[in-house]
Amino acid sequence: MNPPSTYQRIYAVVARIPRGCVATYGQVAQLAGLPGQARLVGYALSACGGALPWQRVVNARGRISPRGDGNGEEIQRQLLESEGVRFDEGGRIPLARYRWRPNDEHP
DNA sequence: CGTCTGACGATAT
DNA sequence: TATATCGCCAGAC
Repeated sequence: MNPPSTYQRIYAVVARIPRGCVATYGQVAQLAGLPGQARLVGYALSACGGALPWQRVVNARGRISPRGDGNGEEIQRQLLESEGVRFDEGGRIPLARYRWRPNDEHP
């Protein structure tokens, strides 16, 4: 097998974020084995084409990153709310509560 | 092959 | 809390 590309590792991690949870760019990067490369996660998602739950990835402040797309922020927020993720008055997600915990599976 | 751009994060001031 | 700076990779031209 070819060595997985950087982007493919990112996609693999994003794909396993469970519904109703969110992860930060830095967190995804770390889980993908790319610590410190939070930017690549954003770049990768911009190129993912939409075959992934990209809406579950937000920045370290629990805020949706503005992008050149225009209303992408609004779309992402609605997708998350429809999954049960609530935003506070500042339009931020309480990461302490919704942050994805990969090892938190309940056996 | 050089240059520019693009969904971030941490640190310093 | 806000602003500025650096580092990182891939794709388009």
